[in-house]
Amino acid sequence: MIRRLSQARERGIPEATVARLPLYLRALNGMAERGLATVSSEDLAVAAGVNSAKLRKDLSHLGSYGTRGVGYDVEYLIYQISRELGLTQDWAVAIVGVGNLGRALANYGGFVSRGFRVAALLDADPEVVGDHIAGLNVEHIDELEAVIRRRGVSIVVLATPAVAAQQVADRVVAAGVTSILNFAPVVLSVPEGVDIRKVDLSIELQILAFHEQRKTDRMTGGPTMAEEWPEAVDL
Amino acid sequence: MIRRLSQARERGIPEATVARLPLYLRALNGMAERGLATVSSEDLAVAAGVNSAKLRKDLSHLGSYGTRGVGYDVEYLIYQISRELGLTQDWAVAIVGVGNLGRALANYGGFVSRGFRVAALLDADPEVVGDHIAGLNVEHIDELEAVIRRRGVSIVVLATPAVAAQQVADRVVAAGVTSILNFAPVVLSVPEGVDIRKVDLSIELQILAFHEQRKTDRMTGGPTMAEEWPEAVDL
DNA sequence: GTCCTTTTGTGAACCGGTGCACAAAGTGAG
DNA sequence: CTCACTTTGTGCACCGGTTCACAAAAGGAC
Ligand SMILES: NC(=O)c1ccc[n+]([C@@H]2O[C@H](COP(=O)([O-])OP(=O)(O)OC[C@H]3O[C@@H](n4cnc5c(N)ncnc54)[C@H](O)[C@@H]3O)[C@@H](O)[C@H]2O)c1
Ligand SMILES: NC(=O)c1ccc[n+]([C@@H]2O[C@H](COP(=O)([O-])OP(=O)(O)OC[C@H]3O[C@@H](n4cnc5c(N)ncnc54)[C@H](O)[C@@H]3O)[C@@H](O)[C@H]2O)c1
Repeated sequence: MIRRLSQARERGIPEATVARLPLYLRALNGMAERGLATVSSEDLAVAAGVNSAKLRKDLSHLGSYGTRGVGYDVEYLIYQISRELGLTQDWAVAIVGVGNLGRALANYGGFVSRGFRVAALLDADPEVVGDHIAGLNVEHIDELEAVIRRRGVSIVVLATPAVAAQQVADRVVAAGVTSILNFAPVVLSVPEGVDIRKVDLSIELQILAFHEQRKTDRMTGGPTMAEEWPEAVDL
Repeated sequence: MIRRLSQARERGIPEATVARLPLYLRALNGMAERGLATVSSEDLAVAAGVNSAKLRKDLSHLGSYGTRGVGYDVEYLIYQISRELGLTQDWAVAIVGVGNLGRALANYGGFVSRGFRVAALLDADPEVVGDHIAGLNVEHIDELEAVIRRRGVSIVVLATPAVAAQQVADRVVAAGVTSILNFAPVVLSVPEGVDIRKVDLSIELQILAFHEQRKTDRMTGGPTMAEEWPEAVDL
C-alpha cells in the first residue's frame, strides 16, 4: 500500500467529477483575476454552485492539493485541474457544417481562451465554401480527411443537418478522430472507443416544459387522471 | 391499493426518465413517418440508443401503454409522451441576447416543430434593436417585463454575455418566469422553484479533451506521476 | 511547547438509477 | 382449447455518486 497518492490519481476519476472540474476551473480563474491567493472548499463550492463535501471529494481524486486549516492555493489548483483536463496542451478543433450554428460557434471567442483552437471549417454547400469566417476559409467537405490529417485535428464539432450527421461522423471516425461534439438531433452510432457528447437544445426545452407544466398543474389543480385519447395528433 | 395506474403516474417520474422521453419521442416520430404502427421495446430502444429494459421501465412510469406479445402503438405512445412532457400545449419562448448565438437560435426551425414558439427577441444594444430576424422584431431589453407579460412567455433562453446573465435572470425571474435555458458560462443564482438548465459548450469540449488525453496517454505510455509545478500558468 | 480554531480528506450510510432475469399477459397456429 | 412463442412490466441485486459527520492535520496565539 505504498502508492497512496498515485492510487488516488491513477485510472479512475469518476465521470461526474470530470464534468465538474471545468466548473471549478472557471470559478478559480475568476478568483485568480480578483487576486485571491487561497480559497476554502466552502467558498469555491459556493462559486461553482455545488456542495462543499462534493467539491473536496472531487479534488481528492486528483491528489491532496489542499492545506488543512487554510484551503487551496488558487494558482496551483488551476494548474492541476488544467493539467488533469488536458488543457495545458493545444487542441485543434474542426467545425463541420457552417450554417447558422456553425457560424456562431466559429465566431465564438470562448473556445480559444482555454486551449481549444478552431483549426478548420468545412461545409458541403459550394455557396458557403470559400467564405471567410473568423479569419478562416471555409473548405469543402471533400477535404475532410486531408484537413484532419494536416492540421492535427483531434476534436470535431458536428453542426450539419441531422440527415448528414451520421455520414459525416463515419468519415470523421475513419479519419482517426475519436472525440466528437454533436449538435445534430440524432443518435450517432460510432465504434467503441469513440467519445461522443451531444448538445441538444430541443431536449433541454422539453425538459423545462415538463417541469413548467407540473408547476402550473399544481397551481391550477390540473388533471389528475389520464384523459381520453383524442383523435388526431400532429407529429 | 386501488389506484394502481395513478400511483405509477402521479408525482414521480424520475428525472433521468424525463431526460430520455424526448429521445423516445424523436425516435417514435421517425417511425410514424415511416408508417410503422407498432414497435417493440427492443426496436425503440435501439433507435433511441438505450437499453430495452431501461426503456420499458421509463415507459412504465407513464402508465401501462404497451401490449405484451405485440409492443407499443406508435401514435398512441407519441401522444402519451407528448402529453407528459407538456408538448400538447404551445410554449412561448423569449430569447434574450441576439448576438451570434441568439441569432442562430432564432433562425433555427427545430423549436417550432414541437410546441415551442419563439415569441420575442430582446437585446440591449441599440444597434441590434429593431433588426428583423426570422420574422421577429428585436425589442429593447427595457421592454422585458412588458413583453413577458403580454405574450405569455414562460420559458426564457439566455444568450447574453456572461456578465449580463445574472442581472437579466433576476429581472426575468421577478417577471414571473420559472424556466430558463442558460447559454452564458456562469452559475446563475435563482430562487427555489425556478428551473435552470444550462448548455455549456466549453465544458463539453473540456470533457472531451480529458478523455482524449487519456486515450493518447495510454498509447504513448504517458506520464504516470504528477510532474513538477512549473512557473507560469496563463488563465 | 500547549491549546484553540480552521479546514481538509474520507469512512460510511444513503439514494437514485441501471440492468438482469423472469413471471405474467397477450398472440396466433393447429 | 391447448401449446408455443413473443414481449411487456417489474422485483431485485448492484453500482456510481452524494451527503453527512468527524478524525486528522495545519496554523496561530500565547
Ligand atoms: N441553429 C440552432 O440554433 C440549432 C439549435 C439546435 C440544434 N441545431 C442543429 O444543429 C445543426 C445545424 O443547424 P443550423 O441551424 O446551423 O443548420 P443550417 O442548415 O443553417 O446549417 C447546416 C450546414 O451544414 C451544411 N451541410 C449539409 N450537409 C453537409 C455535409 N454532408 N457535410 C458538411 N456540411 C454539410 C449545410 O451546407 C449548411 O451550411 C442541425 O442539425 C440542427 O438541427 C441547431
Ligand atoms: N456563440 C457561441 O457559439 C457560444 C458558445 C458557447 C457559449 N456562448 C455564450 O453565449 C452567450 C452569447 O454568445 P454570443 O456569441 O452570441 O455573444 P454576442 O456578444 O455575439 O451576443 C451577445 C448579445 O447580448 C446582448 N446583450 C448584452 N448585454 C445585454 C443585456 N443586459 N440584455 C440583453 N442583451 C444584452 C449584446 O448586445 C449582444 O447582442 C455568451 O455568454 C457566450 O459565452 C456562445
